[in-house]
Amino acid sequence: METTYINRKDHIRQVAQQLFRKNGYTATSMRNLAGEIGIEPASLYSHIKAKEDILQQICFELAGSFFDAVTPICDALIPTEEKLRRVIVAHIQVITNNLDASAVFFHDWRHLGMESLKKFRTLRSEYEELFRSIVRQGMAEGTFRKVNEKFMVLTIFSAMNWTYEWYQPGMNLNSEAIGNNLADMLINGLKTIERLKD
Amino acid sequence: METTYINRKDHIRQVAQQLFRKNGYTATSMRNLAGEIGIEPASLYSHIKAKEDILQQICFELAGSFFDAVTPICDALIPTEEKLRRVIVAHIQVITNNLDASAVFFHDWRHLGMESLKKFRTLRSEYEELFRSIVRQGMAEGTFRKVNEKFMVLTIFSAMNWTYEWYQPGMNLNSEAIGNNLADMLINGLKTIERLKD
DNA sequence: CCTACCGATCGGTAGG
DNA sequence: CCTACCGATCGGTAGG
Repeated sequence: METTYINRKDHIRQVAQQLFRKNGYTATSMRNLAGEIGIEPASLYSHIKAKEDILQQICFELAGSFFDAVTPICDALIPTEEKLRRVIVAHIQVITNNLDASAVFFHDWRHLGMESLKKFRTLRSEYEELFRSIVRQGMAEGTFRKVNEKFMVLTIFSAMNWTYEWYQPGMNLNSEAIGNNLADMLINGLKTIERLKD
Repeated sequence: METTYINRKDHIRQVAQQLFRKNGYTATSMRNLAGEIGIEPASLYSHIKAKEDILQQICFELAGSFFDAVTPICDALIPTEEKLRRVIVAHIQVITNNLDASAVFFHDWRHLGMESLKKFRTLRSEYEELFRSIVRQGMAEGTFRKVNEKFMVLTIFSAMNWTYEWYQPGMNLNSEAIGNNLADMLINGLKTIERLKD
C-alpha cells in the first residue's frame, strides 16, 4: 500500500507536536523525535536548523491561525453579545482543530529564545486586546455588567484555553457546541433565572 | 543580621518550586538548584533521594491543601449556590497562597513516575468529584440550569486553575475578591439582566 | 556537606 | 539521509 506523505519538514513538525505535547518540549530529545520518524538523529538537521526552530514554527503558526479566525469577526458589524459569542466559538475551534499544537502553544512557549519570546508576548497581548475591546464595548453600551475588564478577559481566556486539556476528538460534544456552551455559560451564568424578554 | 532558616529540606523544595515554575521541571537541573541554594550538587542528595522526590512532595502536599480547604465546605449544611461560591473562593485561595507550587502542580505533574502519576490522577478525580456533586445537586434542586455537568465542572476548573498564570501578589484584587468575582461570573454570567428577587 | 567521579545522554557538526 | 563524532551536561554514587 502506498501512502502519499506530506513533506518531511511538516512530518517532523507533526511528530514533534505529538511528542512535545506528551512529554514536554525539554523532555523530548532530538533522538526521540528521529526515532519516532524513523531516521537518524543527525538527519533531522537537513530539514531544520535547531530544535527551537520547531517550537517557533508551532507557536507562531498557531498564533497566526488564532488571528485569522478571530480578526474578521471583530471587524464585522454585529451586536456585541453575538460578537463575543462568535470569537469564543472561533477560538475554541482553532484549539480543537490543533490539539497537539495548542498544548505546546500553551505549555512550552516559555522555552522560546529571548528574541522569539518577546515577539510571542507581543502577539499575545495584541490578541488579548481583540477580546478586551469587545468586552469594553459591551460594558460601555450596557450589554454586559460592569466588572473589572482585565479580570473578565482573563477568565474568558482561562475557560477557553483549558479546553485542550480535556477535549478529545471522539467526544459527543463537537467543537462548535463546546464553544457555544462556554459562551452561554460566560454570558448567561449558571444560575436559574427568570429573564425578561430582550 | 541573623536569620532563622527553615530546615534545609524545606529550603530545597522552596527554591525548587521557584525554578520549576520559571523554567519547568525537566529544564531545571540539580546543578541549577544547588547553585541557587549555594551548595554543591552532590550535597542535595543528603536531603533528598532523587529529583523526582521533590516533584512528588510539591504535588502531593498541594493536593492535600486543596482537600483540606474544600472538604469542610462540602460537608457543611448551606445552600448549594453558597456552597459553590465558597469552594471556588477556597480553591483560589490555595492557589494564590502557593503560586509556585501551583504552577508546578498544574504544569509538571505529568513528569511524575508511573506509580505517583497513578496516585495523582486518582486524587485529582476524587477532588473533581467534590465539585461535580455540588453542581449535580444544584441542577437537581433547580438552583442551576441543567447543562452538561461534566462540561460545567471542567469550565469551573479551567477558570480557577488559570489564576496562577496571571495573579501577582501585589495586585489590587486580593485572592478572596478574585474568588468572589469568579464565582459571580460563573454563577450569574456576564450579561446585564433583570432579575426577579430571590 | 564536599571532592571526585560514573555512565548516559544531550543538541549539534563535519563530511560525505 | 547516514556514519562518526564533538564538548557539554545530565542525575546520581562512593567515600569521607
